[in-house]
Amino acid sequence: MSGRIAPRSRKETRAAVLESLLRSGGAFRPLIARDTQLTEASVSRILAELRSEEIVEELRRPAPYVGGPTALVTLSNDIPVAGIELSNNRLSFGIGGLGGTVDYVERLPVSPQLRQEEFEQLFSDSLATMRRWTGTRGIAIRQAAFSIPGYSRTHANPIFPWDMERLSGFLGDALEGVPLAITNSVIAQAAFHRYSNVAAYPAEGDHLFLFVGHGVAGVVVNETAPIDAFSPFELGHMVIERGGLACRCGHKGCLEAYTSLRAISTIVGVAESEVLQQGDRFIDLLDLGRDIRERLRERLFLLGLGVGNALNLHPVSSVVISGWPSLMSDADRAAISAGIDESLLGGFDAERLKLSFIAPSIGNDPQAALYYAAHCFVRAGGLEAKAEPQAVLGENA
Amino acid sequence: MSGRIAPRSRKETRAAVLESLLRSGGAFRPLIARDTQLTEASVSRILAELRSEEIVEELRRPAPYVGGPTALVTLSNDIPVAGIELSNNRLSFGIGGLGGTVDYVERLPVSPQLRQEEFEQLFSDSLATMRRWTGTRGIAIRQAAFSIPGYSRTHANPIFPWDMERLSGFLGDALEGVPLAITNSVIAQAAFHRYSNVAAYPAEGDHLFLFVGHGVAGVVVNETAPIDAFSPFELGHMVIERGGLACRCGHKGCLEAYTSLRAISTIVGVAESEVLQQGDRFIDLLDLGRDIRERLRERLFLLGLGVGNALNLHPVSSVVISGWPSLMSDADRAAISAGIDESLLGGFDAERLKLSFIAPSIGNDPQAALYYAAHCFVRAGGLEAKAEPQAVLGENA
DNA sequence: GCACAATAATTACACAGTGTAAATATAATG
DNA sequence: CATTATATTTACACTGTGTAATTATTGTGC
Repeated sequence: MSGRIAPRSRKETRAAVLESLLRSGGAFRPLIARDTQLTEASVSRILAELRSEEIVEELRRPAPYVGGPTALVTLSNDIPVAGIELSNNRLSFGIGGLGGTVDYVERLPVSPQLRQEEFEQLFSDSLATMRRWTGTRGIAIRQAAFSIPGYSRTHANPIFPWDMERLSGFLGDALEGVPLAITNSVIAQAAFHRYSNVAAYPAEGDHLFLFVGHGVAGVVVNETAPIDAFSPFELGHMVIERGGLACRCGHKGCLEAYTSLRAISTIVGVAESEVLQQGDRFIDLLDLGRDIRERLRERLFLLGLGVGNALNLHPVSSVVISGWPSLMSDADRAAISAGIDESLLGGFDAERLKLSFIAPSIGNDPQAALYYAAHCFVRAGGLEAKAEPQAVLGENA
Repeated sequence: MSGRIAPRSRKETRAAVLESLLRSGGAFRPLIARDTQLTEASVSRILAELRSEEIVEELRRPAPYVGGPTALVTLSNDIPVAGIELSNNRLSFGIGGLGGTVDYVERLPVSPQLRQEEFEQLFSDSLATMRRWTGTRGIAIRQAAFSIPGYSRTHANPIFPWDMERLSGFLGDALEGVPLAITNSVIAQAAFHRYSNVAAYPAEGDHLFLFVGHGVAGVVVNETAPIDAFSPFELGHMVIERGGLACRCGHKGCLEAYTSLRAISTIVGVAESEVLQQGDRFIDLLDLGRDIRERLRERLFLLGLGVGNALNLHPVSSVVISGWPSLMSDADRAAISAGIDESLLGGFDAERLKLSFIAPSIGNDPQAALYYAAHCFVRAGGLEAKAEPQAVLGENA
């Protein structure tokens, strides 16, 4: 937490406390108070409230030192949230608790060109299966989140030619009152990596998070802003070479045409679908010849060129890259810095720009969406997403 | 105002009311209440307070309709603020009131390669002159603002190789306690154009503001964020042509190398300094041959290419361009759209992207900085920028 | 095993800032 | 000049916070 100022509504204060707990995964009160910039008195009040609503739990722990705190506060794991992810090769459903447990998963293969009607059919079927599962257990989902590559609240996405109004309408009907958040996959990814295990994340402060996979997506992780305000962007469709390789978007010379998993798979001679099946470590399995390695480095250089340009437009001092480049050796990755050096104003300087890599989490979908759902629940202060004034009117109109 | 939520500190509430007044240039109470999302009761209280402090004034006006409002609320014009602008060809000082009046101006020619020591000398001299002026009139500046091209709080600027710590230190000393805000020129420009005359501005909602002059700078105007949180960026140093024209930054193929005033001046055969002297309408004065026109269009196309890429990274649906391209004919400007069409994901579509032009305001410096100073005064709720807790300590340490 | 030390956690109370609603003011209209 | 319609102020209640006093908890040393 940070960037907030004292007077807040109860909902916001609850959200601040819950958010702190979600990020830390459990903490003692003095820590919560510091993190949320509240007094212990306020924390005490809020926690009493949250405990009575069974949103948080307190585990008795021996004090770690004389007079130390005695109860470890954690989020209840009995609040079920649902995460749904659509990627270019599958649709996955999951149910879990706020603590990060995953209790139910279903995954369906889909084609990258999935039509909206097909999707709706698939979704309805899976949802029915999921309902059966929750039904027998008497579980009521408190918050759902759906992540889509390239999703944007404000912009239509030419790469994902679905009717977004129809989509929200459909989902709203399908989920029957369960609060739903739709977000861009790269936001969910970034939030999951950044906050689900704070200690393991290589960056702090505002930075760029990039995911290089089927596409090349980026997001500005603004530490003081709420996650749903992060700005996602399509780095993959930055034109880095006028008149260059043809891209699926119709343009020529897009970064994606050079550095997407698909573009790479033609170089290494493995189909993209196979790469996805092999998961995280596919590059280790390959015996890359000198030639192939060289070509991959060229592509990494171009990625760097794009990243440098992105940094000219989003000036931050740290970049975290996830995706296939994270699987390459340091020597290979040096090509990225070289590319940045050619485009970033002032050149690449390890003193001023921290470049980190984290393993792409292929195969653990829909963990990110699940995390995002937990985040949304928590952001609303754990209060049922009461219909906004307008929405109330809307229901009758 | 917008994007805020109900409970606020007094300072914030004052800021909201004052900001509303600064933007509207004066309003009746019911309007203020709507704009700030406060009740009339709260507005009444705040205004009573501000009136007693002589920050706002109420002009008796006949009610415009039965039972209509009777007093027009405006910001006092007796609150002196100072604006200082550094551009590539001059340093200008100004003093004015919150209402937009300019009471004092001094402008000094400087070279684009001004060294920091020279600057300090010039600044001290001008400040002394200004002090004499305020001294004889018994005027005490309440807020000062200084705008610099390429300034960034977080990043050193390789184009502007000054020591920023030394700069703030120097300015702090020089201004002796007058609260000072330093900002990027493009932010001051954008804020000035956007809010000093709301009705005349061609865009609403979040958008990109670009200034094409000595450099090519951009800023994301986020309507819900405070102005000082706008994100400025150096569009000019996006590499749009690998191995292209050499740029002053040391790279090749930067947008600036093709579209800056300097790049253009070599095409039209007029020195940049002359262009600046001729002011806003320099292009009208030239008899552009077919050839020159064609070359300018090529440059506008490249500008469009860069803008499209910028939009891929900052997805907004409106762009406002100020600078020499604003002086070109519609037919010429079409080249910009053509460029955008080649890089923006999904192509250029007038339905989805609004492209507007506003006349560059050459020669009325330091109006923008002056406006920014007024904005800073207002943002602090018209309260003396009390030293923050840390700063207080700092003074004794 | 017990008093003590040291910090945690709760609670009573005061204060800031808001909205609601009642009271009062203002000016055009007939 | 009363009426009308809306603006403006004021009294009061309510929310949420911080301060400071109070109570709880547990390791340490005797």
